[in-house]
This record gives sequence, structure tokens and C-alpha cells, in this order.
Amino acid sequence: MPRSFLVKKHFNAAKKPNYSELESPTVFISPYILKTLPVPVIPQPEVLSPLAYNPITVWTTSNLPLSPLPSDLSPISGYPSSLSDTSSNKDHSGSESPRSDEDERIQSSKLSDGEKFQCSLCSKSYSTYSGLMKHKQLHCEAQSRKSFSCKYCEKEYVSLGALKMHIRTHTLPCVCKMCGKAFSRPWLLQGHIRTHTGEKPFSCPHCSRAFADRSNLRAHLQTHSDVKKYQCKNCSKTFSRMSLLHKHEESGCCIAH
DNA sequence: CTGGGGATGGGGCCC
DNA sequence: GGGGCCCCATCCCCA
Repeated sequence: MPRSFLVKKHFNAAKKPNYSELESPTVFISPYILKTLPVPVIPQPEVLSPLAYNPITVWTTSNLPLSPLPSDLSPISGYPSSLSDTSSNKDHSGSESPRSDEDERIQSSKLSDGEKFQCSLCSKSYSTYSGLMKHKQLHCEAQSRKSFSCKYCEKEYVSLGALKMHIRTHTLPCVCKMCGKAFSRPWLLQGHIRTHTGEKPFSCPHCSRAFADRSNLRAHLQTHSDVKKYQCKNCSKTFSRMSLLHKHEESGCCIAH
């Protein structure tokens, strides 16, 4: 299954990102998207400059700070002035630099009797300090980590490197000299060039077929297997591809059983 | 309609 | 931090 634990999925996990969806209404539309729609003009590599992404703290309805958001965190206030802006959010990370005792007293002043310690991130209250600290480490730390948002879509990443890699899917810096088609990564371009050259370096050990792409060879190898990799949980029929299993399930197998 | 091949995309891991 | 590679997934097309 997806190993993309670093990315916060906004799309259906079972569907690859479709950038045409950026033009359709979504639950949340980044103001940066609104600035670029309907046809975003995507600049070339300079997008990797600090203005290319928007490092923000992820605020949700559950972890909104008690005080009003700083103006520079407002979604409509534009880009942060610099990368260092994110450092001001560090104190939202529970384990790295917990709120001072004074902060906690301030929070607790608003609580009812028996609930003396309130989480500064999600406002949950606890009767003991240790209970509060445990809550912060288990539930709020992850949400309070810095995130890096894509300028061109609403995806967010926990690392700058992951964001840069993603941005390439918008800028498509690798261009085929033969047909002009652009790709996000060099190895994708290499695979594409094989469609021009006819090179098929991946050979099936069971038959004479060869493939230009390793993944396609892997899918082909499934056809040689009596028991395919993807099995229907209802009728136990196996399929060589996930898509075939999905088709099978959607065709009514689950209803029939 | 089903199964398979071709092409492509994306995130993670390793160096 | 970046490049290369891996694995997974998907779409399109065709037999």
C-alpha cells in the first residue's frame, strides 16, 4: 500500500492526482490557486526560491490557538516574507519546546475546577500536568509540525525536499528533444525516450517478451502465475492487476456474495 | 467484457 | 540536498 506517509493526502487515495481537478470546487482551495486559475502560468525552476512554497503551520479547527492568528499566517495575506517566518511557529511543537509554566497557568485560568491544565494547541483540558504532556506528545505534536505547502496545488509536505520533488510535477523540467513532451524527472524522460528508440531492457525470464519498463514487466510476470497477486476477498478469484480486481469488484461480485 | 501491454505519474528509499 | 532507482498505481488502448 502507499508508503506516502510524508504527504498529507487531499485526494482520493485510490486515485492519482489529477491536476485538472484544481479547477473544480474542493473543500479547501488555496488562495494561491485562486491567484493562478484558471490556467496557471507555471514558471520554471525559480519556483524553488523561497517564494515557491508557503511554509505554514497546519491549523485545524481542533488546534486553533486561543489567541487570534498572526496576520502573517492569514491565508489571504500572501506569502511569508521569508523562510525564517516559520521559526516563529516552533513553540507550537509540544515536545520540542513545551509551553512555559506561566503559559499553562494562563491557560488554566480559563478552566473550570478540576481541569487545571489545558492544551495550548487543541484546548483540551486535563486535571494533571503529566496528563496534558502525554496528550501533547501523542495527539498534537504531529499536527503542530511545520508543513510546506505547494504554491500550485493544495498539497502539503513535512519536508522541503519532498515539496521540491512535488513541485517538479508542475514545472516539468525534463523535456524530450524528440517530441517536446515534458516530464517531472529524468528517469521518466528516459523511459519515454525508450518509446522512441524501441529499447526494451527488461526481459521476461519465462517467455520471449521484453519491456521498456520494469513495472510493466512485473505486471506481465503476473500473467505467468496461476495464482495472481490480487485476490477478490469474496470469491477468491485472483487477478494480475489491481485495476482488474477493482473492475471485478465493481462488476457486482461483492453484491453476489 | 475481460485481460494484458504500453505509457506515465508520484512518493519513498538509498547513496 | 539531489539524483537515480524502486515500487505502486493508474489510464488508455487493443486483442
